[in-house]
Amino acid sequence: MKYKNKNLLFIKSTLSEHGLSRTNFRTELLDLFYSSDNISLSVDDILKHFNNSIDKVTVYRSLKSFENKGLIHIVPDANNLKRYSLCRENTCTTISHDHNHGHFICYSCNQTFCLDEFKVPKPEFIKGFHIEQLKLTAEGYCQDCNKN
Amino acid sequence: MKYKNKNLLFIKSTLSEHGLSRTNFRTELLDLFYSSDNISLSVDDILKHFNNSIDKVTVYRSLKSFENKGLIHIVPDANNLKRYSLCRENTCTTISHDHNHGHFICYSCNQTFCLDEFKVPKPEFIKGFHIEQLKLTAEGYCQDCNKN
DNA sequence: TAATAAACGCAATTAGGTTGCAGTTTTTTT
DNA sequence: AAAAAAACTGCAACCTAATTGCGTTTATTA
Repeated sequence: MKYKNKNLLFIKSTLSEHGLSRTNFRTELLDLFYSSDNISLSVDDILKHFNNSIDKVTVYRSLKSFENKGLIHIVPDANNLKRYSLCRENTCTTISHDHNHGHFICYSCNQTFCLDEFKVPKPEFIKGFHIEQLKLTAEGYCQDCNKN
Repeated sequence: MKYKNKNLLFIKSTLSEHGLSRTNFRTELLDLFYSSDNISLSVDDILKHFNNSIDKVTVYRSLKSFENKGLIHIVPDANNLKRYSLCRENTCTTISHDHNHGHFICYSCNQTFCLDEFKVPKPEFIKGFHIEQLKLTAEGYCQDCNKN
């Protein structure tokens, strides 16, 4: 996973703007999200990145806070487990994460990518079902894993 | 959950055709799937239907076998938990369950429904990702839960 | 119907995730 | 800048979904 430090002042003010405390861990965690090339992270990825120096409960709670404040959103992996991805569009708010863009899951590396440009118009109703949200998940092999 | 017995001879020969033993439980389980009005079932639903007279391990293993043999497929619920749905199309085989039709998940009752008629053309590639399967999940309120 | 294979049930275990609570750090108030 | 309030952290314990091992039972095959 590519990782390069971002401007920490920007990270810290982003935390404040979203009503989150600027603790060491949360600063580094948000930095990790901003620096991970639009790639999603699992709790396990995060624990490993911090060499298990941080408690998993703290990770879970931080992710929940980030999500509540509209900083990140959940994306599923191929086994329906949770991964977390930075909200880059203006569609994510404190109230809802409306991602009618698609996500791509790689069968091989199990990484999830956002497909911002792949959208499907959301119908209001299908067969009597009132549709609030439409999720699109494509599965296959990513560029890197394709070359084997 | 609506349930009405199907022709048990049909059920039993379906089991045999798919290389599965015609045990009492598996016969009744497959019957339940065929008789449940195209609605998905959770392990819990199944255990309750059998009044907990059957071991959950047996349920899990039966579902895994049914899935491997192309009889049922997994559909996610709103909490990313697994539900199981009968394969009605000819797209499900031992090798793959190609469901490019959508699924609908009700926020209220958490039931999952197949939306056979709602399909999106699957592109071969998006942004360098080789797409093998496209999954569509719509979320909202079903007919029954809408009336409240 | 004997031999083989598939399925079953129980107990124990794994994995992802959550809760409660005491202690620490950050932010706000004065 | 000190005190008070709020937010965050870490540990232990817990919960639920799901899996594994293994001995026994049931079904299929020869």
